[in-house]
Amino acid sequence: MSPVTSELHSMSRRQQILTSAETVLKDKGIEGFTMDLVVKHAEIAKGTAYKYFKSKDEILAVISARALEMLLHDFEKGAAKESNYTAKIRSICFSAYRFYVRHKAYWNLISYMERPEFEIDIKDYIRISQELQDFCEDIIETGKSRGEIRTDLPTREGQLVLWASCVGVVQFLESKKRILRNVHNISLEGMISTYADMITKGIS
Amino acid sequence: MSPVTSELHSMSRRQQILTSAETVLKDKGIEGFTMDLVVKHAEIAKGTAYKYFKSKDEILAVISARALEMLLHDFEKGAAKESNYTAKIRSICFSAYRFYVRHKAYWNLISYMERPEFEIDIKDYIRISQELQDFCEDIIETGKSRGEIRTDLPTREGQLVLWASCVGVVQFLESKKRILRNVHNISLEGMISTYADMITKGIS
Amino acid sequence: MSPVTSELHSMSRRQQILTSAETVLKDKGIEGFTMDLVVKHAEIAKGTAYKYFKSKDEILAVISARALEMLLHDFEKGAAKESNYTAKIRSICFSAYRFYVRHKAYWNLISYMERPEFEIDIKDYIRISQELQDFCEDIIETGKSRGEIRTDLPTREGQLVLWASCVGVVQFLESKKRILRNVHNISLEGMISTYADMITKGIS
Amino acid sequence: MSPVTSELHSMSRRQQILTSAETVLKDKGIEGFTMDLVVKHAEIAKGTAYKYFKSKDEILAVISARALEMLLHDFEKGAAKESNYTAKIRSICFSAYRFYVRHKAYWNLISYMERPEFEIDIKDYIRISQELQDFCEDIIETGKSRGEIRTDLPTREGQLVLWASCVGVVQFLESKKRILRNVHNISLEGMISTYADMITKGIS
DNA sequence: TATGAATGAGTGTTCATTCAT
DNA sequence: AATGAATGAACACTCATTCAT
Repeated sequence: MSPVTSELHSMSRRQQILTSAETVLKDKGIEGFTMDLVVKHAEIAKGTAYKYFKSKDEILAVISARALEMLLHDFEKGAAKESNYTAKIRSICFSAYRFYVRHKAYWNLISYMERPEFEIDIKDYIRISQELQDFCEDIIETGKSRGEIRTDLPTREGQLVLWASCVGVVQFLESKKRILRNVHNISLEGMISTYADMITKGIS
Repeated sequence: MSPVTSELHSMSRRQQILTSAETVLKDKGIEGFTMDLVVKHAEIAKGTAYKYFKSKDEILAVISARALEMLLHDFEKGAAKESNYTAKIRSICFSAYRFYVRHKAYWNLISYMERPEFEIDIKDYIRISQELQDFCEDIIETGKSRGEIRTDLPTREGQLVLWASCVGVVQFLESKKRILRNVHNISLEGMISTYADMITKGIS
Repeated sequence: MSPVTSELHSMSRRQQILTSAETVLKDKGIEGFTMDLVVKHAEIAKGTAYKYFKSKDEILAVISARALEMLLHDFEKGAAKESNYTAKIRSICFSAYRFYVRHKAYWNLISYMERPEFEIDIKDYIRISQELQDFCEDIIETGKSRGEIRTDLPTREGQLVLWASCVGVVQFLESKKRILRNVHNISLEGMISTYADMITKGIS
Repeated sequence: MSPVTSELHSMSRRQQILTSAETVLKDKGIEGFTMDLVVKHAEIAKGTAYKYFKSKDEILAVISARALEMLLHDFEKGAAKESNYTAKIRSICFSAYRFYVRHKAYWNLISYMERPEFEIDIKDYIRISQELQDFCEDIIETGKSRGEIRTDLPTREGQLVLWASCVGVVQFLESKKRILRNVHNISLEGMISTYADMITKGIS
């Protein structure tokens, strides 16, 4: 086998394991995420998984970085469609909502990674997190300079609040979905829309 | 022993177990919450705990309802201090923040309850959740009638967004604390303040 | 069940586990000593063993202290039979030999416990070890005062060398038994006798 | 490739593996000795190692024979420096001590080989062990004929006791190091000196 | 009603060995 | 001859739950 083929195989094994891991994470949540389930789903031996990842936590760290990358990509794609800067921010709220409805499990993954015992290098995660923040900061700054966003909003804090509230609200709504349905016929989409209005009005 | 006395005993046993469970949850977090620790703290036998609660998860479900009750109480106390309605809402944001900083374990409790395997009926939780919503709805409605809150804000959705974003933002900030510290010297209090400004401006 | 009965039961469970552990240690050696084998031999569940001992290492620590206690007992019994002090020392050499022929596995147990990772409190072990040394020191001191042992022998070092060489020689012989048999018809008893002669002549 | 060349290659591959194995053993100890580390250090594939040695245990058996060879070499070099025969024996005691202080991993190797499951033929080990014994026997015999060693000492047993006690005492002292330090300020060098005195006086 | 000893399926992780290429 | 990806049985340890007393 040539080195190239071998590397390809190696990459596809990693992919295969990651894909299985993501499936398990989605199906069982972070609490139910076990290596046993991952290797069972990937139809490989336990040892094989540990050849490609040195621990369960490493797998989760990789997944979380990938998740953040996908989120950033969604933000960019959504914002690019709008020319108006408050509309861009509104679009970010919706992107966050849609992303996390599709990938709920990533939330708890983040809390899991925040445990003090979590030892894995999360450099990638931090880097992408930074890119995400830069992206939002940029929108706010430009929005301010164009007079679309009020200038007394501190850019950095505003950007973080934007980001935090987007994903925070979504997470909370997701986790309350069951209750919301029992209480009233609340549409999550409608709620996000109200939320986006409040935020955009709050910064205009 | 009369049925009444017996029922009283029964209730106090339940209380005793719940109090111990809350202590354990606060001390050890959701990860370290075990029935062994609960019965050890309550100074009762393992079997006794299972006479009053059919599973560990039932105990946690009850605790989560009690947590919500405490949160509502904090909301009420904080809002009562303000006469202005947007100020009341601002106060709710801060109450949520302070509550969850003091009782972090409840956050993870919520994620824990979100596991797909979690089977327990959470009727109490739903009921108190409803009270909380009524409380917020009331503030918005009255705020609107007094002209302090813009009338095109849909009450129900607005109220839920308020609630969701308060706790959602806090949770998100909490889970990002490490990264925030690495990136900039961001004070969580300052962020909550910016957030409260955005929300109150967004609804005025 | 009365507390007394319960405590008796509790003790016998501990005993049962320790007895099984000693059997496994003798059969499989320290390298092959696993909790799986212990509980299988004791015909109990894994969790039961961990109710009585907090770790595998704790079991081994207890066993090693018991072993040392038995050794001291053998030393005392053997030495008591002799009135002459060099004969007492000769008897110690033989006691050590016989003890370790019967309980080979304890040797490696000691090395195992000496690993830097070994975290269990070995207070009992150290205490009995001290008693053993006091016992030997006493014999040498009295032997010196009676003119049976040469006075230029430093008591403390002499005592330790005596102890160390007794058990050390036996351990080495044991581990070389296979080779010794293949090379010549060497009787281990004869070797110990020669050894005891050398030691007693060396200190007289 | 001629069979001779091939055999040479074969030999050097074996050597290469053994050298790597010895390095790993010294660096990581018997507990950390893994085939993964050996082949990584040797920069060969896993399968290759298994072409030249049928198991990990075979490698360790060969290493133990080589260790014995080094020990014999040390004995010879040390004894050659002395003309007096009791001094030669004293020198052997010290050589043994120094060897095992420098190469502690070999001790545990010996216990490892003593596991009941250890199945490998140790012919080489036995052969070198024999050479070592012949060397010591020779010293005692010549010492006796020169009147430096008492003639009632049985040569073969005496020689084995000498050898066994040297390494046995060292091993015992090593394993008790921690306790010795806790009890008194005992220097290992001082103890070996006392021991050597006892032995040489015991045979003179 | 209360007990608490016992259970055993499950956790993440390791590593000697194999075998198709 | 040489490779190295894959294996899977072990390992120490946990903890929610049960049930005979």
